[in-house]
Amino acid sequence: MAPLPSPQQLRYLVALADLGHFGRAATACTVTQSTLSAGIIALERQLDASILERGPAKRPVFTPLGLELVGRARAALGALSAVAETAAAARDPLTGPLRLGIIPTIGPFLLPRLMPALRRAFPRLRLWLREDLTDRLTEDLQGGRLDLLLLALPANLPDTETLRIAEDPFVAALPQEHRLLEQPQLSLAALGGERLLLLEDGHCLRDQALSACALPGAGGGDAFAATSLHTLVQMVAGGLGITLLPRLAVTGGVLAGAPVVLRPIDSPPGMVMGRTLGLAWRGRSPRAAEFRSLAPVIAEAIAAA
Amino acid sequence: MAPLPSPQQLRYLVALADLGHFGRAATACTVTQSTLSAGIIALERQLDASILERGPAKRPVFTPLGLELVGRARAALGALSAVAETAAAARDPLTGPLRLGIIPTIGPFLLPRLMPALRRAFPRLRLWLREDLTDRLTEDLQGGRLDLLLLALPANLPDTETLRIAEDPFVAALPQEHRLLEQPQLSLAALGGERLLLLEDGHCLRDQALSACALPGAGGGDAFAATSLHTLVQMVAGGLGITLLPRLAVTGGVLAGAPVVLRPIDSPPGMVMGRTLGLAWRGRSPRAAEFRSLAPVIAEAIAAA
DNA sequence: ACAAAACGATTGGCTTAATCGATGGCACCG
DNA sequence: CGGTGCCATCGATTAAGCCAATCGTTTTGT
Repeated sequence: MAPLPSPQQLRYLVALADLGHFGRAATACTVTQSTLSAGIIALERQLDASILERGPAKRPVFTPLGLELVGRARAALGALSAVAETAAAARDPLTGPLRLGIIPTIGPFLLPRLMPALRRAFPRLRLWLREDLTDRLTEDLQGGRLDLLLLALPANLPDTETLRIAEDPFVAALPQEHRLLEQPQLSLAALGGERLLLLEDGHCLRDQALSACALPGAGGGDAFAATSLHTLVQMVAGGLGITLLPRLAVTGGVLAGAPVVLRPIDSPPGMVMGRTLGLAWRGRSPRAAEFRSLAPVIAEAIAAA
Repeated sequence: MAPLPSPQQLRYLVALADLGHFGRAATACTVTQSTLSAGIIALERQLDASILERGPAKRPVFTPLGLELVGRARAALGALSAVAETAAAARDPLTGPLRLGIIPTIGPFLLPRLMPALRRAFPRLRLWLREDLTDRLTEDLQGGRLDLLLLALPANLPDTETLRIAEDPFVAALPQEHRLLEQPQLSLAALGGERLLLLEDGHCLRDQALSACALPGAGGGDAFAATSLHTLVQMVAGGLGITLLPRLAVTGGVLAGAPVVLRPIDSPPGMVMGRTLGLAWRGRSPRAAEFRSLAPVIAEAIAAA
C-alpha cells in the first residue's frame, strides 16, 4: 500500500542530516548537488511529509518529523547493510575491518599478547582498537560505532549478547614490610580493615573491588582514586594503602618492578573473588557467529602467562 | 563499500521463502516469474552468496545462509516500511488499520463499551481484533502480526513499551448461603481457607489471583480449572468453591444473573488487590505516539460502569 | 550600501537498470 | 514416450536516476 522509500534517498537524507549542507552531503554520497536536492524533494513528495523547513532558502533546518525520519532512515540503512554483511561474513569469516573496544584494565595488559595471536589466527582481520570506560564503550557499541567489546561481565545491556571468556581472580597488593604480609593468604575481613586504594569513578574494576570486599559504593569520599592500574600500583608502593589487582594485570606486567608484594585472597570455598572477562556485541549483529569463534583465541591469550 | 541490496530484490526473496514457489511469489509481488527469477539471481550475484540449492531444477530449497538472509531481509523491509509508516502516522494520526490483541479476561467485558467509544473518537480507525492468551499475543506482537496489545501488566518483554491504563481491583465471588457471607468484606486469610477456583493454565489472571492470595503456583493439581470467567462464575454458583473476579468483568456483566454474591476484599492499607491493565507495543513502532493517545479513551471506557 | 559569493532549486538530455513476453531446458507424471 | 509444471535465459521496451548548466535568493565582504 505504502511505497517504500529507496535506500538511495535515505542515504541522501542521513548525509544531509549529518553534514547539514546539500553540497557537502552530495559529495559524501558521490553525487552532484542537484541529484541530492532532487532526491530529498522526491522523498518528501513520496512520503507526503515535510522534512525540511522550506521557508527562506538558507541552511537546511529539519522539522520534528524530519528528525524522526532521519533516525528511522538510519535504522533502515543499518538493517539493509546487515543483509549484505551477513552474506559477506558467511563468505569470508573473520576478515575485513572489526572495531573492537577494550576497557583500560584489560587493554594494556592483554593486547601485547592478544594482537600477535589474532594476527596469526586470522591474518585477514583488520582490527581497529578503542580503549575507554565501560559506559562509553557500550554507548558506542549500541550506536554502531563499535562492533565488539572486550570487558568485564555482567554488562546487562538491552539488545546485547555476551559471551564469557575467562575468570580473572583478584590478588591483593601490599607495600613491602606491611604487617599483613606474615599471613600466606589474606581474608576478606583483614582486607576490610585496611585502606583500600581504588581506581577513579567510572572504572568497573572499582565497583567490583568494592563489592568483593562487601564495602558500600559511596564509602568514604576518598581523594585517593587513581587513574590507571599503573599509578595505583605506585600508590601502593608508596605505602598509601593496599589494593586488589586482577591477575591479568599482574601477568601483563603492571608491577614493573615496583616494590609491592602480592598475596592471594582467602576466598570462601567454591567462590573465587575476581571478575569475569567476556565479549559483548549487538544482538542483531550479522557477525555474531564470527565473534563467538574469536573467543577461544582470546581465552588462550589470557591463559598464556 | 558493500553495495546495498535493493528493497525489491528483498521482497522477492521473502515472497519466495513464504510461498516456496517462483510463480506464486512473482504473482504476490505483481511481477512476472522471469523478473522474480532474475531478481533472485541478481541478489545472489551481488551478495556473492548462494541462497538456493541450485541442483536439479525443482522446488526451491534454501541454503542455511539463505534462510538467515531471509530473516535479515524481513527485518530490513520492516525498517524500511517503518520510515513510510512514520510519515503516514504523522500525517494522519489514528487512521488506517490497527491490529489489536486483547486477553480473554478483558475482551468480552470491555469491547462492547470500548468499540463504540473508539469509533466515536477516531472514526477513521480500522480496528482488527484478536483475542488470545498473553503469551500468544506477545509472540504475535513481536512478530509484527499485531500492532498493539491490551493486557494485564507487567508484561516485561524485551523491545516492548508499555503504558499503564487503569487499576482493576479483585472482588470475591461466593455461592449464596456461604458461611463467609456474614462478613461485609473478606480478609485474605479467610479466602486462603476456602477452595479457590481458577482459570486454566495460561491465563494471566490465574497467576494474579494466586499471588494475591499468596498461594504457591503449583499448589494442588486442581482439576477445577475453568476455561473462561463465565464458566468460572457458573462453578461458583454451583457451590464448588469461591473465586476472585476483576471488577471489570463484573461491570461487564460476567454474572449474568447467576446466583453468586460479591464481597470486597479487605486489602492491606495502601495496597489494593487487583491487576493493572495497560497497553503494550513494540518499542520501535512508528505509531507509538498514536498508541499513547489511545489510552485516555480506553481508560474512560473502563471507568464508565 | 553594493557587489560578489554561496547555496539550493530547476531544467533538459543522457545512461543505466528493471521489467515484460516469449522461448529453452529440465524433471516428474501418467 | 509425450505431456505438464517449473525455473532460467534472451532481446525489446520503458522508467528512473544522474549529470551539467542555469536561475533565484540569501548571505558575506569591504
